[in-house]
Amino acid sequence: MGRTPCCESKGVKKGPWTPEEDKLLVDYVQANAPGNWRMLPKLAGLNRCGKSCRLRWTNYLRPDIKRGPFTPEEHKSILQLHAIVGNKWSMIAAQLPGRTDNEIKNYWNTNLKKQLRQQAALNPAGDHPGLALAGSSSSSLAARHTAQWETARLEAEARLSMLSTSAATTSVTASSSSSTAEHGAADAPSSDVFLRLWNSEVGDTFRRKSVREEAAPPQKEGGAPAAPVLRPPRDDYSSAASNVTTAMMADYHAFLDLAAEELGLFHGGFSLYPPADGLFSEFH
DNA sequence: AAACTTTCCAACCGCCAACCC
DNA sequence: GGGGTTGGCGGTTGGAAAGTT
Repeated sequence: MGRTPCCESKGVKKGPWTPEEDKLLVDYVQANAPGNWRMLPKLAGLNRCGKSCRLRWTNYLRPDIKRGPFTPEEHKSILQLHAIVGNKWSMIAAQLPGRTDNEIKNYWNTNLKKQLRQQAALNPAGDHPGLALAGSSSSSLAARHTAQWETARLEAEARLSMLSTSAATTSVTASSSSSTAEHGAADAPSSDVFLRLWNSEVGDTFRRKSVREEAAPPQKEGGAPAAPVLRPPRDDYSSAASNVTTAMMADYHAFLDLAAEELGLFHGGFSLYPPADGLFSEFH
């Protein structure tokens, strides 16, 4: 199917937003929910592409956006979540209220990715963590544990894919999936930790709640809050962040804690969490 | 102080999937 | 069910700011 441009390119302004443009956009969105972003620029009196307006609002002007440096807790969450879900920035952002996917992506690309590169340069052979532990910096520990999680995640994904294929032929029921995972765990190699975690009760709880959050039908008209609220998008993890329940966060943290425990077992006591002092002194 | 390099991040781009008619 | 439209997402870029020589 043919793809239409997001806006008429002729005469549409690009580049940095001026305070006047910001004010026009904020005023409009606060007075009316944006609704149709394509029509918004015209209605708001902006000479901008609708897409640009949406981006400006979601990444910068939204009132619930939290600015400033990332906290150690946020840093830790990003590392863990990236190891689990990869470059799903919106998904990661959904777990960090007030942070946008763009911000997290930038943070990853500027700080964390750089660390991984440096670590790779210092340690090209990818030796065992325990061997390099002595004398290594806490930041390299962080880089290494991220790399380990990433590797484990990819392997688990591959296994999950294979399992799902075989499951199709053996008609594994949902209720037996956890026992299947447990059985597999008994003789599984260490890299199956993600598979085990994902199929564990904690992982299942987290997974189901995540799906429920995503699948929740957008609140359309009726009962619109007084505060300016964007029409909930179809698949907006970032917006869903504000709706994440305490219970879900507890499950989520339980999931990560379990993951931390599991990983510790497999790497000779290698800590998932490097000492915060040394680690964050390099970032901020 | 000037020139150059690096870092940071706002903004853009193109793809894709959900939605709507 | 199919095609067009819209919004969301991840990758990338460009320029300002900060740092270094």
